[in-house]
Amino acid sequence: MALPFKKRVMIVEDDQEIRNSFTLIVNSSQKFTVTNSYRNCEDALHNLHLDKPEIVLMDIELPGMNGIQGTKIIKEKSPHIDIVMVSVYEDSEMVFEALKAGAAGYITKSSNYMELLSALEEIVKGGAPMSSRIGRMVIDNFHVNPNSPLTKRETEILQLISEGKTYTQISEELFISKETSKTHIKNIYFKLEVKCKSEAIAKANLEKLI
Amino acid sequence: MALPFKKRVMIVEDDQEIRNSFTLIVNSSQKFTVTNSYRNCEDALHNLHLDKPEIVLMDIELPGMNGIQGTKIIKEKSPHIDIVMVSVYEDSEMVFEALKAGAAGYITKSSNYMELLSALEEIVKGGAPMSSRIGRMVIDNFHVNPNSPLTKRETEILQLISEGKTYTQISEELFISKETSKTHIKNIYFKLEVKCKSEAIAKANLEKLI
DNA sequence: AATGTATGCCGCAATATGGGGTATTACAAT
DNA sequence: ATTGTAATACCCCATATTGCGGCATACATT
Repeated sequence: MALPFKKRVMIVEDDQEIRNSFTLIVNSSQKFTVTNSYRNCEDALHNLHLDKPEIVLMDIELPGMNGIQGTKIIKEKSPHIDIVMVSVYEDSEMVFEALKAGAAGYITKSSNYMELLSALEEIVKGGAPMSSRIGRMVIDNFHVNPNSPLTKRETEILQLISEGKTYTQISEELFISKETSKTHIKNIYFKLEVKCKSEAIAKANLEKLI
Repeated sequence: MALPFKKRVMIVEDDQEIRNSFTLIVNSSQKFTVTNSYRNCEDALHNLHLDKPEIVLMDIELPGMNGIQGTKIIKEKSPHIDIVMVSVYEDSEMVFEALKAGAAGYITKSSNYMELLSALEEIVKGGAPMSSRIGRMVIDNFHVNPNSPLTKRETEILQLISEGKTYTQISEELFISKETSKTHIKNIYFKLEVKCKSEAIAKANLEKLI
């Protein structure tokens, strides 16, 4: 197929070997070209408007500003740029922080030739390249505990509590009396062994009850 | 490589043609075998303990109980079974409901031979097979608005409000006076044009401020 | 000099909260 | 027939929270 323009890729990575290797791999493709590579976020951000990348390959561990902070700033300035995080770590805290910051994908540094290029192609298709482990980590984050001790109605009410609703608002929303809301909430507190809203929400999130 | 046992796959799908076609594809692989296929959840659930599948391919639109309800019940009984949803629809409401119910992957009925088998292989690897669109949908769900009108401190406090914390609890957690919490919250309400906690949380979720 | 941010305080009236009870209805399971 | 669970509703009570108004200081950035 005819490709009028190659997609422009910027690389931010402090390890020179990896930087060169990634540059070679990306440039080897007919569909992508590396505009520039930088050893830190500060330099990359400074040249963002000159390089005009469509895609950024961003390391997380960097001297100075880290890749997560950098991602936030890039997405603030140029929301259309797709950022793929590159890290040695696959721990959930880091992954979720990166995704919240605006990353569209997350691959590991062990990625080979094929994996790197297919991640870029996946981005162009509008997808979200991730390793198997990270994909499952992200999906698991959605799963709700199928063995909740709460009844359907209690779960419904706990949901509304987590939305910051008061007894009155809950009763209006569910067409029940204020006293009934209170009864349900008392039962929720008893079952969850908590004694206030914030503890109930914390437990609900921890055990994925909602 | 030697494969002592093929992975057992159960299919739940009301369209006979698709059911047969999926069965043929799965059985064509050396790594998988279809234990049984059913036209509805009720029958599938009834035979779950006999078929003992490791993987279930579950249609969403089904006569009687739908695939999302069915997924909940299977995960309740057998949390170790991996369920891949199969649907013609890619709308976000449906996808997120399926994931909450416990699905480990989500593919579309238009999936061909290769896509179906690679989804199963992805599952076995511990991954989460998804179409490009759905992968991005899921990732987008994590993204936080980089152009929030709130300051860092205000965002921090809004986060605590969403956790159900009171003024007092917030002030204790942030080592500030109760009055300062109140001032911050007043400013948050002004910026978000709301007048109570629940409205603030709703707006925060809507505009992904936290 | 002006702006934005984070901090703090006062007062006030209305509402919410969490604790303790008790009770009725309905429906499913045994 | 009985037991249990779920959902509904009411009472009392003391305390805490909420949202509103206004005001003020300190600090850093622009």
